[in-house]
Amino acid sequence: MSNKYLTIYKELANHIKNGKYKPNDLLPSETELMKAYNVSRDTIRKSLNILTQEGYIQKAQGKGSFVLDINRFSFPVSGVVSFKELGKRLGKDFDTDVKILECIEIKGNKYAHLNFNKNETAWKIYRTRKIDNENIILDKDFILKKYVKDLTYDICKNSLYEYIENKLKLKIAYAKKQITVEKCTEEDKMYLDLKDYDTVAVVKSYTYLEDTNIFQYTESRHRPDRFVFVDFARRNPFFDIS
Amino acid sequence: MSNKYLTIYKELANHIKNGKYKPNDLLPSETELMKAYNVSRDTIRKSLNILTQEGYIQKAQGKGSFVLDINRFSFPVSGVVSFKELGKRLGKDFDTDVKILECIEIKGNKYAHLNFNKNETAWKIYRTRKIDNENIILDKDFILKKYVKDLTYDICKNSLYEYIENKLKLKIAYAKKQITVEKCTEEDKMYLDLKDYDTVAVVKSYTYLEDTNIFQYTESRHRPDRFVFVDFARRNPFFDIS
DNA sequence: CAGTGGTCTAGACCACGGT
DNA sequence: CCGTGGTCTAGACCACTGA
Repeated sequence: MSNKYLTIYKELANHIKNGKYKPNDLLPSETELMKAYNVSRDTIRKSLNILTQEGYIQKAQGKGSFVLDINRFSFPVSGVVSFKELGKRLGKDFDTDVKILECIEIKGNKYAHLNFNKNETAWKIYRTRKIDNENIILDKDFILKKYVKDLTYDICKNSLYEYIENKLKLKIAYAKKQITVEKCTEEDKMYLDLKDYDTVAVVKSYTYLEDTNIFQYTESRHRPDRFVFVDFARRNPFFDIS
Repeated sequence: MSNKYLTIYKELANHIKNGKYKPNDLLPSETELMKAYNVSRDTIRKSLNILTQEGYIQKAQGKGSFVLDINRFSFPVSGVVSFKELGKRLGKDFDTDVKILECIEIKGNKYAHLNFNKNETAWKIYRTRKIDNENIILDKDFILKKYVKDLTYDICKNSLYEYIENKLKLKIAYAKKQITVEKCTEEDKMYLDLKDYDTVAVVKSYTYLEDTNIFQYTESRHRPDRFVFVDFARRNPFFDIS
């Protein structure tokens, strides 16, 4: 990636992460950054917009760009993030076990909740995630076979997302997610160390490619006491219409 | 608001909501929109960027901007949203009861989790939310008194956010949220109709003003079976740094 | 008042898709 | 090839802040 604004964004973000710019510091002004990087103001503003959106800074007209305290509590595990990335960010070690890896045919109503079209073939993948020697997450993935021809235990055990994005070069654009709490099922009891919990936290997520076609359905079932979902959100009252 | 790009964004968003542009339709090209609205391309691109970010469209280089199916399941209740807005969007009627409205002093460790500074005074507000005649949500709000001098039962019963933003003109910038599942407390049992559930879904949210000062802490405790959190997220691998 | 960010413009060149 | 969106530039004017 040789984008100027992404390069600048990354550099500034790293400076904030590394403490070169500390919380409540002012970033150099847009004019100063223009000169420092020898680019136009618009390019700087693009970089700053991403920093704003990602929760690194807060701008104030007439004042400047303030650095926010990004570590108040463990930061954005938000967005579409793979399990491996998530583990890396939390600095914890997870162990993945592949329990099921098979192909299914989408017909009848059994798989209606996947939002896939009928008569498609899909991979069905069940994986458990172990922390501190307890199975606390059950991930049920369904991926359309037409996008991912080959799949192995090894790929599933490591990072599916890395394989899909780096090897297959598929471009994931967006995801719709839904978080609920459900009574645990026989499956949950079979695969997870649930202690005495009778509910699980469930994250259902529909993943779409850049061509707007659905590509994957994931259901991530967590033992309640180890479940955390963190989010950074900006308020844009003007985006709410009527 | 007389911003051109916001006006255009809202108009396009409404067209999509009202079905003038349907899922999988192509929006007019940027050049066409420029002419139609008699503005520069940058202005159009700002509008389209918001549409993209909010999940209305998906752009494709060389092709155009495709309209996404925004109603696949009830849409973004994401971001910083007040309970009243939320009810409006879900098209349900909620009843709010104000249970506690008092001032507290922040000292010692009792309120450390609020992230407020010591020796501040804050409003403590407990409200329950009733749907279908059952109390299913307990909202515990803590708001710094220095920002909100006066508060009445009526304001709390209607919309706190509306009062704060429209009347007091306080500008809310962003929030950090955290979703967990917790064992229910005596308070939960006292205020909620929990049936036989022994856990609650908890949304903790720290709200900040444009001056980057914390302003409010909210803890929203939901009976598990009625809890849903919906999110639309774009994947930006390039934003994830090292 | 000077300096900051917020909006808007006009024009350039590139990368990509479909013909 | 042309039309699409993606990046970048240079310059203008405004609104807000703080001295």
